[in-house]
Amino acid sequence: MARPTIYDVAAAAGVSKSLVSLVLRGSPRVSEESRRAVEEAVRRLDYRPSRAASSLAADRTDAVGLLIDDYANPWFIDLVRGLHEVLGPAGYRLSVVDVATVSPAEDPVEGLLSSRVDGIVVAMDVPGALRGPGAPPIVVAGTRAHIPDADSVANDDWAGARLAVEHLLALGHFRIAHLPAASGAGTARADSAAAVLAAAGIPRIAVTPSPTATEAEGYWAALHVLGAHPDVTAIFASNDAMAIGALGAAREFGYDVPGRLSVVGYDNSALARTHLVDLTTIDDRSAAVGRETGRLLASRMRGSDAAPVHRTLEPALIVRGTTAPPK
Amino acid sequence: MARPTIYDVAAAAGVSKSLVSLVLRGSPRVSEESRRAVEEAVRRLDYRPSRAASSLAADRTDAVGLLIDDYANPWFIDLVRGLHEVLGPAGYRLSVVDVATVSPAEDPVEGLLSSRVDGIVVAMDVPGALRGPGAPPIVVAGTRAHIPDADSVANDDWAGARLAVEHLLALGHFRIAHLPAASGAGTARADSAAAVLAAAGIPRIAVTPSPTATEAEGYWAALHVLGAHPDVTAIFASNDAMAIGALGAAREFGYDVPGRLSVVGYDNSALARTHLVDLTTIDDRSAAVGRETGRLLASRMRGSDAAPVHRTLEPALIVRGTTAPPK
DNA sequence: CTCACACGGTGGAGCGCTCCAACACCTCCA
DNA sequence: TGGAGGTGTTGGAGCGCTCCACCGTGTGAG
Repeated sequence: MARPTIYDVAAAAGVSKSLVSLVLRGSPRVSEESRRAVEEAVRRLDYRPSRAASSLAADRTDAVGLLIDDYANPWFIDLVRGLHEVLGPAGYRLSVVDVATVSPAEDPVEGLLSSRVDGIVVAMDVPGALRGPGAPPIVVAGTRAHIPDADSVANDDWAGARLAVEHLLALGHFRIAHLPAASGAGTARADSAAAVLAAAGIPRIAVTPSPTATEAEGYWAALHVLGAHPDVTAIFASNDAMAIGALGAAREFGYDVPGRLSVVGYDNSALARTHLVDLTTIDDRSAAVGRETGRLLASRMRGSDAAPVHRTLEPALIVRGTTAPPK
Repeated sequence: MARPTIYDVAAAAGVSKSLVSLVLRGSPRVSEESRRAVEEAVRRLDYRPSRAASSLAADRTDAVGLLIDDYANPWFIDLVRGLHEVLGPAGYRLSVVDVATVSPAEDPVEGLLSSRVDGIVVAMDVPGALRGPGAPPIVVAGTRAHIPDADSVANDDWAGARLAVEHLLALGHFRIAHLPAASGAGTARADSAAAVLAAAGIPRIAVTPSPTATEAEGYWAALHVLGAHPDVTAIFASNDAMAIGALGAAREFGYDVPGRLSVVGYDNSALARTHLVDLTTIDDRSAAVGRETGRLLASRMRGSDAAPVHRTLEPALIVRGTTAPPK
């Protein structure tokens, strides 16, 4: 049997297709009787409205696209939760696009634009131009992927890195290495860490920024640092994944953590929270960033054309088991 | 300026809208000259075809929906890669739906059906009925769901659990506990482990199955087991997350791993592969499951109506640093 | 008693595409 | 020299909805 349309439902309920449409969209100006008849028909026919038809007709998709770089990078999970918390009740669906999972030929941004989402959240260094006629409002979440005229919400990486380094300094460390990442956020964290270290009169240890900021890269970077600088007693990694790599390297060296080596991460990811890892880290407020991003985007989608807003949330130090005073 | 339509492109290129459509869909029966003119106009106008309009007209979305339970559960990542590897070149987009991120009121399955995806991959315990007129072909990936008449692809959990337990037995362990999970796959693994243990004449240690199979639950279960049975020398956890919880518990007890306690996981997740965790585990062939699922689904979408296929892939033991002979 | 106005409901136009039948035009061979 | 067949292109119908203008009642005020 063919898939039922709104006309089939109308016929089955003995009303017009327009009335069915009103019921489906929850209009208040429908009699209780008609509503029941339509709902009953919908159920009986197993009818599901066609999203394509409705968004074509309404010129609206009720969907928000979220652009992330890789599902494997779990920092986006709390972001998603925060976004959903705000956007869900506002009537929007969330459509996550993982750039790593899009055909390399196909531009992910192009895809979002083609699907006519009502708004876009960018949570990565964006490649193509998000411009063009009829492009929806955009809010940048997290990294400083700078899009002209777009709102942005992020934790203050500069302050976060300062918290991390000051924690280490307060514990009494004076040989401290930073494991930098080559992203926008990574650069801010590295610059801030360098500034705080320099202000404390602590000699700089140069480490090549890791392009992908993964566990493997953190491992190699830490191996290198620990090999070249046996006097290092503390490492501040650009994110939790790299910190876990550093923990692996410490293990390789037979270094006790936190006895011989202290390690601080950044993100307060689910991994950092496990009993095994129990990582001292900086909470980048992902969920709060998501909520604020959702609020800003919702207001833009409602038509606000105020000047671009750039909001910054205060990160927090989370002390766990990987930091202690040096011997 | 208004968003350009196919008519604007046609006018700008001096051809008909039909020709533009042919060019957009890469038809071979278009002259080089026309193609160039259309592509030039597309570029100049910054035109992007409307997905809604095209799928409405074509009665086809070129999209496949993937239903997972939670982004935070990273076992699906390799699955996605495998699926994408096969489905991408076949011309399908992948649309991941995380049930945890859908408004509780809204049925995620309903959403997929409304969006008229051409195929569905189910990688979770499915709630609603995926039936109804015009429902697309469905393939179940993993052992979590059983949908009548749907194809399925999964690793052989029974064989995998056997591999894990036999590895422990071969090392000489005879006090072995299993940390079960309450999912479909979890039950299979638990039953198999119990059977192998029983055949080896090893007394059973009863542990309550964990409902969500997370790190936290693995931690608590292991804490309980280790407390109640001080003679246990090996733990086989239902998945890597729980194994990492168990590792955390071992640390709490001051047990050296693998000296005092051996731990085996299941999934060979990215976490297990880190230098810090370095977990002995069972590779559940997620990427291969994804590829095979993609192949089956593609053939169904091409119209195959052969009898339901149930494919099983052989898991593999990956020995790393968390297992050793008992003292 | 009449008029205005809610209230609940309706048909038609149109959203931006795809697909199909049809159509010029050209080439080639009988 | 005429028709068959191929190549490139075209307009029209229609996909399943939403939105808008409009319409018929019933009700209360003047």
